[in-house]
Amino acid sequence: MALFTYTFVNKVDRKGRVSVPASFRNELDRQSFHGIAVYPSIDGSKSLTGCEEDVLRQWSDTYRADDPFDTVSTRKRMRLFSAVQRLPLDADGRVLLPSDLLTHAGITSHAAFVGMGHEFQIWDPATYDAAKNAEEEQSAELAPGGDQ
Amino acid sequence: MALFTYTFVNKVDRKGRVSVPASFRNELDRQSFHGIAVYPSIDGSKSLTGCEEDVLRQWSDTYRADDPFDTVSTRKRMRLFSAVQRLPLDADGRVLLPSDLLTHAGITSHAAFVGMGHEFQIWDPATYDAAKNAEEEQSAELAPGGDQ
DNA sequence: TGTTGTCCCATGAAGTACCATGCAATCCCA
DNA sequence: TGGGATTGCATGGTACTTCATGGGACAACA
Repeated sequence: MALFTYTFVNKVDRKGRVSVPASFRNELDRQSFHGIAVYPSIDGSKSLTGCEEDVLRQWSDTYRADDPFDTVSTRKRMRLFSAVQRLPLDADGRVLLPSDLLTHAGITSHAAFVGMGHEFQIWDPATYDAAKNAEEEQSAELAPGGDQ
Repeated sequence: MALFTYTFVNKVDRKGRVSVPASFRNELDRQSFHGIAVYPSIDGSKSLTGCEEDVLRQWSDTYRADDPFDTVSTRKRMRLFSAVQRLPLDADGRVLLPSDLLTHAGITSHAAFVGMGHEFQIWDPATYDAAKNAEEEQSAELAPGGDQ
């Protein structure tokens, strides 16, 4: 199973192409589909989430066991799968990010690939920094005397 | 499971390369990936923490079972994996420390590898000495009559 | 025929592999 | 037990490969 770590910022060129970080690509080549699956992050952030196709298959299998009358499960599946795009890698390890995804994440000139374990996220670098800072402040508030 | 002990100070060369102490490397050879995983220490100190890659994989496997709609799990994964860099060892047992990690720890010419049991830390030697002294003073306060 | 996406090649920079040196600890044999 | 030989390790440099990035050619499509 792929393991994505670290954060890489790559440039988006005039055509909308971005290099997927080499270390991410190395994690991908074990699978059959030569590319990544990308969709707007479900946590509501202005970011995209990417993963191997296999991860989606696994989730799909999990949901299959659910009661067909379970409306929550149905809505989750719609939310999760309806916007997933499979992006093939070109010979140089780049993907072409479709404009709707670029717009969703507010990505223009650069894209930050953020390792999240079995999946990764793609952010506009400035948006990412802001989100990270907000997150840290929140953590600090939760543990005001926090020595550990 | 690896056991890292003792403290070694090695030189960082012009390219940012450092020899991982031989005794640490011996602890690593049992695992599949020939390298180490390094990230800014979570305790907030100006240091890096290193461990075996297998530890990361275990964490990742644990999180993979979580519901993709679980935002707490997602935030934890970002916090944990986004800053972890996996560094392969070269044939001579060295790693190339990325510049952002060097900056975080204030490492310039030398790096102190500090054994911490199942993981280790990497410090700038001067910063480490200062932190250790401060720590000892604090310990003395905590245990005024302290023989242990 | 213009537009959009795919493929292929060129380039500079960064990362990696490989080889050489010198020091220090260890081993071995007399 | 002493001294030479050998090995392991940290360190330095160089050559080669990989990677990110840019641009142009070609095909598909409207």
